[in-house]
Amino acid sequence: MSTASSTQSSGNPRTAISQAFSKAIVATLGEEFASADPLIRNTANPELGDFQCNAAMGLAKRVGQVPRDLAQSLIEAVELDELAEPLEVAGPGFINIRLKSATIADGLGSMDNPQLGIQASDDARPIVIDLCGVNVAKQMHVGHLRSTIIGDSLARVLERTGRTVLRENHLGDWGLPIAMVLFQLRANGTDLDALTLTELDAAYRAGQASAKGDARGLEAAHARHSGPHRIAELEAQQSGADEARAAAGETLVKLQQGDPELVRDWNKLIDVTMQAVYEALDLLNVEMGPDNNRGESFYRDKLQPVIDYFESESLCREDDGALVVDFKDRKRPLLIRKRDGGFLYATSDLAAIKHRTQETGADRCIYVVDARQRDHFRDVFDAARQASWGNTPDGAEVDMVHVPFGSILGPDKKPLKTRSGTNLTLASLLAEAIDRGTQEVAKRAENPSAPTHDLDETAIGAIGRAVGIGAIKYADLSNDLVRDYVFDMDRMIAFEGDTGPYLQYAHARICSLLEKGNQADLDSASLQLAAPAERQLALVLLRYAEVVADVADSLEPHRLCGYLHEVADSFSSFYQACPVLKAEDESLIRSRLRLCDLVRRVLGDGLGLLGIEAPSRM
RNA sequence: GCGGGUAUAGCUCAAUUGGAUAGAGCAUCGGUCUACGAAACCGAAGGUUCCAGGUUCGAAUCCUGGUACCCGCGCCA
Repeated sequence: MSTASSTQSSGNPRTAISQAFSKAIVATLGEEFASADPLIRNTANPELGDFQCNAAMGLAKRVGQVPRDLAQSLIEAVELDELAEPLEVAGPGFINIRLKSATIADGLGSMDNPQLGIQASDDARPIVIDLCGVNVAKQMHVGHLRSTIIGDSLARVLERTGRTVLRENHLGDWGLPIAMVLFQLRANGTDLDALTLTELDAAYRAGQASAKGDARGLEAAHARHSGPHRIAELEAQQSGADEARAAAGETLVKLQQGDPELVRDWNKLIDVTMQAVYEALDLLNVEMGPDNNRGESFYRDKLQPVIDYFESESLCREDDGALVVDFKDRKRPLLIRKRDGGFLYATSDLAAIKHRTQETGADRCIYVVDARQRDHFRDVFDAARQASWGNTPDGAEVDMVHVPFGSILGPDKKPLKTRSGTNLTLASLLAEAIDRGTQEVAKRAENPSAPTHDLDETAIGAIGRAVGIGAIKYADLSNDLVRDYVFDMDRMIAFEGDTGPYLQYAHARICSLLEKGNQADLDSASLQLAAPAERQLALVLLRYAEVVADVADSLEPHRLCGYLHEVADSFSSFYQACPVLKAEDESLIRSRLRLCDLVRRVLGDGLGLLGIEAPSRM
């Protein structure tokens, strides 16, 4: 695809400006500057212009000219007369660019299509996103919340840019922990057909507590200055561990051998767990189901081949009975097989990377996992590259990226707990959010003039759910992911400020405005952008495709949040300053309705990329 | 001890990746509705960008050295 066509269909004049300045730079300074970045930026202050070229300062330095003089030369060489007003040099050598209104209107027209100007990628390779990561026999907790909604949003953004995305729920459904629960439940004679997730979760904890003691580990932890958390954890696990572990080990062996009774019971545990997971995913409006499950059990036959390969290629060595992979730039190696011959989660992650890059041919593997696992992923990625899995079979370099996110904290700035001190389940958190959202929507529906007044309880409930869940999601996605944040439902659900509900509200207002306007064939209306507020709004809209592409690249959803807030903000200002249905004449009414329609679609589409619903009334 | 992360307005956070006067939202103060949805808008006030050096036309951003808090550190996942 040519750049010219991309300019046309994204609507953003920035690419055209960029090309014009590249040409001007070559014309002024010579062919050797053909690759120089013209540094075209959006201008922060509208009084200065719409775009600016920042290239003159840096280039002047290189060629020994006065920056302002070079800027002036560029202005004389650049061909932008058709798109922009006469250019001006400012400050140390900035070039300010103000577009003609017709240019902006043309741009809006170009993005007025179902894709809203977003280019479809022609890369047919899939992208794998590892998200959610629930464990069989455990309740979902708030840690899963972040992985799931961040991963889902990134998947939606990448899909929006035309890529095929494989969402992979790397279930913890295999290995010693599961064997422990199985053993525990069978020893207790629990009726697995009547098993609830709460009981299962309790059995899991009991199993862990009784079997995880590790005297050597504790010794090592002290010797290696491990953190207090780790030491306390290990100390609590001392007694009776060996017998419990031996029993679980036997269970695991039988399960691995395919003992029919055990396999049947194992499947029951998975069913009980996943039923709750699917309910949560459904409430969260996350696009995942059984098809996305590819857990540790899937890789159980692929672990030994990984070890064999590392050994045959001399990529690992034995150390104190264990098998480790070394790295050039750091001391600590990665353990891929235990002294007792058992595998670790690094082994399973390596098998998964091999599968994802070599079998499915993904050229991007994204892991949406807690920031505390940074070191682990650095190790695993480096080991995978040493194993030559850093390229797809057809030769493309694989981008392996860990998207680390911070913790959700309680009001005491410590990991979120319930009032009684137990871990907060995701289910209870979602229930609270939906409850609060519904309350807020219902409260406003009591007003006889509210557009929601005539809705029944079911409809109010659906909107309330969208608002409550949207509030949580927006709060989670709107900050830099690596930061911890304090969970504060009052602030998230607030209908004022930089929140999900604020964006949903802006969207809903436009929906009713368009409904009242009741105009057909709006895409034939000619756009008039005389008022400063509507001009400003239009400029913001033109950036949509650029922002989506940026998020697809940076994997930082908060940039999309910030942008959508800017859209809603610009719309509100426009709406205050410019009458739409009461504009002077019919053509202006239609022009403004068309502008509103574009805002509605950008907001709706953008919220959709965040996994947030946009009701037409609220 | 080693490694990583974070530090910006009273509070919660941005800052187009080195660009112009560091921006939003809460909270505070002052204005806008017999309503194109006030869940909104307009305005005011609020800053030694943790500290000290350095790099350059230009630094919240890059480099060096510190401080504070959080996290991680082989046979758990």
